[in-house]
Amino acid sequence: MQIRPTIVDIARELNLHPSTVSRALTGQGRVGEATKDLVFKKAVELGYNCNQVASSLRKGITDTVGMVVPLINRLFFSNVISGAESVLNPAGYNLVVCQTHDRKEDETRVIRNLLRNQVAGMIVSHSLETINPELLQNVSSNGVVLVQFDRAFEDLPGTCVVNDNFAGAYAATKHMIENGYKRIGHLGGEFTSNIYEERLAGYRHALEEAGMAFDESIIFTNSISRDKGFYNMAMALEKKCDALYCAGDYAALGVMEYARHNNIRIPEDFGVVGTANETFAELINPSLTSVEQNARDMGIEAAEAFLAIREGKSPVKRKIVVPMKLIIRESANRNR
Amino acid sequence: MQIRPTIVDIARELNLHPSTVSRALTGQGRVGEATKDLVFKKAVELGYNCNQVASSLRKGITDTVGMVVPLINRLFFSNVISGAESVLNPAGYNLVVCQTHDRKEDETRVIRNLLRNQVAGMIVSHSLETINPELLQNVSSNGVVLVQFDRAFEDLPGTCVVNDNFAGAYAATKHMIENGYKRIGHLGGEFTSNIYEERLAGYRHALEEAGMAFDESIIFTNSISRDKGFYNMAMALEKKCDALYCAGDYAALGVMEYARHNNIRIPEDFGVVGTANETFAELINPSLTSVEQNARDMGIEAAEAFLAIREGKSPVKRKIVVPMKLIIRESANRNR
DNA sequence: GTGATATGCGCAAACGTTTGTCATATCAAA
DNA sequence: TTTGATATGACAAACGTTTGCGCATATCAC
Repeated sequence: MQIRPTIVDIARELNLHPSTVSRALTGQGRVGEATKDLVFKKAVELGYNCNQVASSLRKGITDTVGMVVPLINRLFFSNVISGAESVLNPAGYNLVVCQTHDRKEDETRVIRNLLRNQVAGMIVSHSLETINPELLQNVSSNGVVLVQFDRAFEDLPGTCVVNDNFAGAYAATKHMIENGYKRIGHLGGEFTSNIYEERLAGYRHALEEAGMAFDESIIFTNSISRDKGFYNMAMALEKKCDALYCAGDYAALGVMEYARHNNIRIPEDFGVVGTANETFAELINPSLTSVEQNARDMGIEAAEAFLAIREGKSPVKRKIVVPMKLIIRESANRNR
Repeated sequence: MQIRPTIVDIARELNLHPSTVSRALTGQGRVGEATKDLVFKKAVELGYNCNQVASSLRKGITDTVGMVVPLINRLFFSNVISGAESVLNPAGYNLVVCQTHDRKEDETRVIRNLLRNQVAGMIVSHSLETINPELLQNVSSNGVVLVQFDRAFEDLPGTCVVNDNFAGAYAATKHMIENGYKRIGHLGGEFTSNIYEERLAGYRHALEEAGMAFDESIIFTNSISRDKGFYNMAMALEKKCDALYCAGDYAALGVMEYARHNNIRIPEDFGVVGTANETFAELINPSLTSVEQNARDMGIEAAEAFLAIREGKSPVKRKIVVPMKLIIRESANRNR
């Protein structure tokens, strides 16, 4: 187990004081050009690598950002993580990724752990179970930058990055109206989440704008899984629906499966639009029109918000709305 | 910006020495039960949270593991990350995730960064560009545990976790043989990677075992993308193939698209099997038979290997082979 | 040549924890 | 009463870096 060289070693070999070596390497403070060169040469010669832990302790802050998500391997979140990483890593920050498995208990544990590790900031999407994240109430007062995304509590301190769910759902519903569907139902999620509330509102707005009735009886909540989609497609047909806007692609997939099993043609007889633009949306047949979440952009926005706050270039409290984009494919397109 | 309490604060309030408080909180060393209680009470009262940075500096090692992958948001890798996290986080370790974008330059940068941060270990899958990861040659001698997975260099120190690519490809090819396909081609990857070499070998073994000719002219390397699959399907048909084993699902997807465009029935006229079992494999029509990589298991195995090495319970040098599983669906199944 | 300013670098303290050693107290055995 | 063992907790050094302070020396304007 060889020992790694420190600035003290460099200083000793050059008959300098460690502080001078530190100043030379970091570029903070006054050091002669000549000695700076000497230090750099010696650092390379010894294979010196700065000890970030010591540096962080002294500076009282690390170059680490905690990322808290329900599940790393859900496409949406892995896209957000990837986007955030691609901004933060080149900026000199490390991303510590933690998953909550949608459990409040885990969320509390990982957040406490991140605080112990003196992270410079946290980028958080809350677990489904979380109703009141009390731990986060005073992180800002400890100098930890908080950025929430997707599932966000707007009354917490810090910045939020959210999708324009209202506009996305509105565009999807409008697209179906324009394609001549007359009775459009909705498969939504649970209303404990701001996201699904907003999607319902966007859907409703599109209907009302077109002078179409908003009918509670064809709103199916808690219905974003594949099997719920399958089941509720049957229910929707009983209620004479000829289209469904789904708040998730897996629900839309269930809808399409039911249609295939019952020889209902999509999009001719029935229209369906999903949300999230999962990988499979373009691969299935017919391809699924879906509202893209721009997950990667959300990660990039969240990371940039963190950086801006850290550098004092941005107000701490802010709401960033990432647009959603309707990706038009076949599943609700019968205009031609 | 309120200041966080330290063990010194606790010590002062209780007229104890910081070292006693430390011992009480960590449970290392002898402390009276009575004072231990006092310390815990006071710690809660002040809202004390251990400063891991200081602790790490003193102990010379952190509780952080670096994870280096080409792309976080590729399903395979996000599954591995998720598996590793679910083992490491409960064990008290943090996972720092870095992506290399398949560039050697980025790989070098993130690894150096991890070393600066005194990580306890690294779990690495190399970038496509990496031929010789010299940086990793002596990490072990610095006490950093190295675990490689998937794309691994076996001559490096440390443990490797790899798929049984040979067996997976063998099973896939055998499945096609059993379904009566007579001239089975192969869409593979680049041979700079051990993975694709092994898959080709497994494919070849199945053929030869069945007394079928191995024909170089129907081996298409560097062909794991969707469009390469599409293109090489045309080539394979010219060479009178009636089936293809693809080293990636996206290539298989391209194959199926070409078939649909040219009214070739799958699996009746042509068989295809992919590798990776991407999400879409079961969702497309016909569904795609594919070799499952067990990515999550690989992450779990890698994390457990790290833990075992850290605790000295396992030899540093070891090779762990994770089985692959053939998921039989429709795309090469014409026995009934 | 004088005083003012700038430059280069050493000194020492500090960040918050851990840990080896040492002092004191307690208690049992001799 | 002495001796030795055991338990408790104090003390101080250490991890490697950063940074305010101050002291020389160099540079400059007048």
